[in-house]
Amino acid sequence: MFYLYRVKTTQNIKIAVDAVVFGYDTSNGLSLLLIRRKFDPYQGSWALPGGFVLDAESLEEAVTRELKEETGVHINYLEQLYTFGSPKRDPRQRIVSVSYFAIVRESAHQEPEATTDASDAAWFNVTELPNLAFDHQTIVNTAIERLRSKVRYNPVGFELLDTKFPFSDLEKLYSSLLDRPVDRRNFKKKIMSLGILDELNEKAPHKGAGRPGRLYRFNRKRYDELVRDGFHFEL
Amino acid sequence: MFYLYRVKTTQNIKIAVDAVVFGYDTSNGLSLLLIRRKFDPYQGSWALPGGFVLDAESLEEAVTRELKEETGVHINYLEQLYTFGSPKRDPRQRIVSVSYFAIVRESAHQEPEATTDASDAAWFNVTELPNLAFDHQTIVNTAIERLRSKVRYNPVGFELLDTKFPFSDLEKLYSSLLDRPVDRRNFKKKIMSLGILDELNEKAPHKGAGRPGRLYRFNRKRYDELVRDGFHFEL
DNA sequence: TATAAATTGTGTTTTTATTACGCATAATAT
DNA sequence: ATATTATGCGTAATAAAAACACAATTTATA
Repeated sequence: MFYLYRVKTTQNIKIAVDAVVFGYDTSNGLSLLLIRRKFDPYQGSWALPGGFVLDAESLEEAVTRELKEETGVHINYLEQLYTFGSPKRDPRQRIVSVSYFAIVRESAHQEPEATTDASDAAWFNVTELPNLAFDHQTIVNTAIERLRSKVRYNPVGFELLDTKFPFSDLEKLYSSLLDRPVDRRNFKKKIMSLGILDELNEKAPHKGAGRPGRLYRFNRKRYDELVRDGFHFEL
Repeated sequence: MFYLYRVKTTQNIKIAVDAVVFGYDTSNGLSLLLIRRKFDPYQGSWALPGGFVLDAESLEEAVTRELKEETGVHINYLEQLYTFGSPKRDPRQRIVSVSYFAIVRESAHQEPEATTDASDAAWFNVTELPNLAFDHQTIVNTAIERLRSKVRYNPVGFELLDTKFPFSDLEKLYSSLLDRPVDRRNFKKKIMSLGILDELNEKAPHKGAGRPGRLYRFNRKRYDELVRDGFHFEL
């Protein structure tokens, strides 16, 4: 391919992408998908999945490609998080990393495959993370903060749950992410008043004792319509 | 300098930074600092100030350096906005741009200097922007959206005003950014109840008719203390 | 198979926050 | 002087959030 003009810089910086992939289940809480590094530096350490951006692909394409190559998981949510570019964040050379925030739904929370690029990939509870390579702990902290603040005004929380869920699961999710007790009755009143959940004529499969709850589903179409008309919520 | 390990990629991507610099004054509203491009591509077009990142500087250092070189203005607020990386956003070659969001306070809203890097630099009202080079209009839109949503829960709005301001200026700022009428009395009650403004024993200099208002000042120290204790607000 | 334990479903009252609105005060403009 | 413009302060009506109690449905177990 030909370019009309030359870019006049002798810059020696590489650009990479990294993904903070969240999973969630009601009993174990929030978890994170990590890979074990096969090569130096930080060989054997756990790290975020990611890698270098190819010349012809977009940043989003780079993240999804790397995730597929390194972990094989299917993500259902992706957004850009922050770009980390301190000159010394990689010991090899200057690497600027565009980090992404991703979610794998509870039902799709299958075991990750180990592939050629990473010697191992596994889920870790966010409260029990191992030491991470590079500045990846900082990236993870930024992502957790983003998730915690974003669920308060955006339905991103529904991406963590199965498409059909009993109300108590939603309540536990918010109680855990907001890190405060949630009154079941007031919470349900508030959420239902938003008009973005469909009440299904199905009951949750029994798990242990107690009355099984009715199932609900997030109605994204309805949500998007409301947003177009200026709707927004705060929890 | 020596590196222990080689980075195995033949990536041909350059990394740049761009800044969306906001100014504001009560009579003219929100304005934006643009530069006129001296070289192709888009020679003569207006564009965001910015440029390539040097190997040894951080991204923030790159932005402030470029702003100084190209416009000479002194900014009092800077935060990362978003990273734009579509393969075709620059006709010369692949360039990933980390964009920043910056503010120049009303009092420091001096005329920008034209310098060597840019043939011209000027303030434009956000409602009367010229055609912009590259994907800079998209970046500007993202920044305006960020500003509009952020003033609702963050004191970033005070960065736009002079350090001492009459309450009516704050009211006009919010009314303009939130794009809705604001009841003077309720707005003042709400803001004062937050406890983050100091009421000064000074009156605003007279501008035209009407009773001059008392001056107020944002107390950042107090705000930071409150935030440490879990404080947050919504307007 | 009766009873305890666990969990969901629904409603009312109290408290707090928001919105709507009126009138006096202090300055400039004519 | 008097009209005009803008600030300062307060109260009533309305809406939202928080606090709180008991019935219904299921599994566990005595």
